[in-house]
Amino acid sequence: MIDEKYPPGKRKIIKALRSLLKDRDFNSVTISDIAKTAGVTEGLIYKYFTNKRDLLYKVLKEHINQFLFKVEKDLEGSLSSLDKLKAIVHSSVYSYDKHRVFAKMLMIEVRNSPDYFSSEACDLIRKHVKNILEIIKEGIKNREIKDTLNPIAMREVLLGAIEQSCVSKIIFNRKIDVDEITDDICNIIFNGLSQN
Amino acid sequence: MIDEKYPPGKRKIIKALRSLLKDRDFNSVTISDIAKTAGVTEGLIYKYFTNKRDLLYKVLKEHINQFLFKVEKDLEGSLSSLDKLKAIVHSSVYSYDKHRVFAKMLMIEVRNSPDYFSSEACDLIRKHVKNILEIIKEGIKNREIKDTLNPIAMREVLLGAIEQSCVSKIIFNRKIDVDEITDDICNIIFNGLSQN
Amino acid sequence: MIDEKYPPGKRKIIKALRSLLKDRDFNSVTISDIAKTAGVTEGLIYKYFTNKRDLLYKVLKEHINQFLFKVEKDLEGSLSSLDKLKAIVHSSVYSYDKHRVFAKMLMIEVRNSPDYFSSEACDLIRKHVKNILEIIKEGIKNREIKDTLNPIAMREVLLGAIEQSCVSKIIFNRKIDVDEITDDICNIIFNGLSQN
Amino acid sequence: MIDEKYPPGKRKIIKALRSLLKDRDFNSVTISDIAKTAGVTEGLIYKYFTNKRDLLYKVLKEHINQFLFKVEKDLEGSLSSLDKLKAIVHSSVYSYDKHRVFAKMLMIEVRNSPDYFSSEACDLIRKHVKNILEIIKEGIKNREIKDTLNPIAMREVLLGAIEQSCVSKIIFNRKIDVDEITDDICNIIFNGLSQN
DNA sequence: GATGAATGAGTCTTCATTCAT
DNA sequence: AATGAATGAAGACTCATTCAT
Repeated sequence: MIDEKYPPGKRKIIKALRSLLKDRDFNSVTISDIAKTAGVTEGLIYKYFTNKRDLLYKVLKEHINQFLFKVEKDLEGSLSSLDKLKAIVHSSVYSYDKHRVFAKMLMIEVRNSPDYFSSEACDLIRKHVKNILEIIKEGIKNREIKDTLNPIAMREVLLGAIEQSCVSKIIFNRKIDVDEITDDICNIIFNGLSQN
Repeated sequence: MIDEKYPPGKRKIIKALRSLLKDRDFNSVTISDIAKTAGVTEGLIYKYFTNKRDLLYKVLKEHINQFLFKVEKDLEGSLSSLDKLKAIVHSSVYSYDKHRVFAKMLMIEVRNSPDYFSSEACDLIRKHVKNILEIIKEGIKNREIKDTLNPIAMREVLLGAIEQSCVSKIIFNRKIDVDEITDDICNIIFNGLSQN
Repeated sequence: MIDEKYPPGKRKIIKALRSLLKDRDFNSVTISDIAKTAGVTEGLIYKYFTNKRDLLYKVLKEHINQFLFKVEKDLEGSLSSLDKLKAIVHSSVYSYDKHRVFAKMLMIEVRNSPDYFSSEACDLIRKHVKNILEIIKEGIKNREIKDTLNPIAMREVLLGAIEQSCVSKIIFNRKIDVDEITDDICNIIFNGLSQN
Repeated sequence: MIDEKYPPGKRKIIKALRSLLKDRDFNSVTISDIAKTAGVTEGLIYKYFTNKRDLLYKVLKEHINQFLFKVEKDLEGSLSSLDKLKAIVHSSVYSYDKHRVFAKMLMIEVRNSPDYFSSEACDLIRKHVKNILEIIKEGIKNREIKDTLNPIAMREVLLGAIEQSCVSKIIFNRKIDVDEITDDICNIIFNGLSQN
């Protein structure tokens, strides 16, 4: 999971941050905590990362990379556009559930700090989000998706639904039923909640 | 807007915090900043508020109260359930747009801190959210809304859509077209995006 | 000596820094040292001074002010220009000897840091130096001083002589014979060392 | 300029420090900076130099050696004592101007640190300064220079004048007119500034 | 001759908060 | 109702230096 060519110290640091974020939010984790947990000196952290946030974003980036890799694989095969969207919802919810540490980071930690938006982690997310838009547009071409709706708005609704369905479960450490949530979200958004 | 029976010092403090939050996030605003902006001493802040977060939540609560009051009014009259939901979407987006400081607080600041969830501000939000659920259930009874879908999931999709449609505009200070966003969200969620 | 309207904490801090600089150079003195010596907390230092160097320059400025005040008094009365210059040499050497802490600051600590040159302390020194130039020009008008020499160069020689005559004594804590040094400097610079 | 029998790494380190000191003071230059600029690892610096200051003094010593070698050559030939002094002034000012990095070191960096005074670089300077005193004494014997003045004081005035005439130009990177400064200094010190 | 991983001690600075007046 | 002096504890970051390979 952690790049194997990294020197042991660097690996330990990354692992330590991940582990600490399981129970605490990033701000409350100190460099000293990370160093102690990793079993290295504080100085070493600054050898490998330019500052505390840089460490966060690097860790985040690695995770997102793996997530996107998985999404890509899930989208292989000749799925319909709606199936693709559903696959993305499923992957996202699954990933939020399985990697709650990262879910917390992405949904909570990161929004606060302007520098996130110029990080590589954010770049990856943007790419992902752009990709979703492409799938929607493709679906419109296919006539799977209505051409009377704003594609960007559709994407926002989808992403918002995913996040909102998970966020409180993440915050309060409650169970997430991935399949159920996926079905619910897609049923609602694909078919609408209006009785006719 | 600020309770008029408050002593001048208290009023100045509340006004100062609001003003500071326009450009900066809560954590980066210091008590000293607030005092300076308000033109009072730091000590006075602790006369009126038990601590920094308390000040934030009190300010927040006042705002939410006003928001809920407005929503309540918008829901008066015999609207259909879907119209009520649409009214809520509209009020929410309108409020996020008009009171960006508070939008930022609710969407960004607040999630970080566990003590928010036991604040009066949060209680109000919970009441609001519960209310939305009631409207959905009522719509199901009415046969306006499908009874095959999970009402809670519907609410999450709705709330997520609202938030996601506004959050980046709030963060990057971009224009929000309230009517357009409201229509887009409701069209999508009420009728679904599937061409079917 | 320290402004009496200052709050006790501020006074203690200033006194502490002065005392510490007797034996150690500014860089080796830590904020923690100053706080301990002053019997206050480190935080208080930052209430009164924006940073460590600011404290240094403020302390320095106060001293220079007093020095200039004394020089001004020494120059009162209708002295010849050369007598005025000699008075300045004497005052300077006397001050370096008596206030070795400040001598060290001015001759050693301060040159290193660019921000000194935009400090009020430096402004005062500049005023003083400008004043010396005026005296020289006045002497030229009087026919006390040759008009064939560059006034600025004369000032540099004078100032350099003073400093060079004291610096090693300050660094190595050796005795300074104020009158002898004053006489030597003035004899040499006023009359030249050339046997005609 | 750098000893050619040095291994390439050592040469690169020395060159790097010299280059870095052009714009920054020694304290602000880190070992890491030097290593990066030199294109070597930090460890290598400690192969060749026992510590950071040792590196500085070694670099300095080399330079002083070259300076003294040049001075020695300038003093060859049967000059009068005053001519010799003037030659030294000229060489010094010329050297300060041409090698501003070293000028900065000698006038600014070095005074701060007690260990300089036990360095070989300092030994060389002392030898030079002693030599100036010899020339003055010789001049007194010759009847070129007054025997009523303190020879050490004369030396201090001379050295102080040189330094003071250059220091601000070095700090603020301003032009130095070597010949003019030399003439000014010598005119003033040799003949005095007093009219009559 | 040179690398690169790691150390460890230190330092400035920040800030919410208290309390006597 | 408000001031202003002072606290105290924590936290990010820096950097010269070492050493096995």
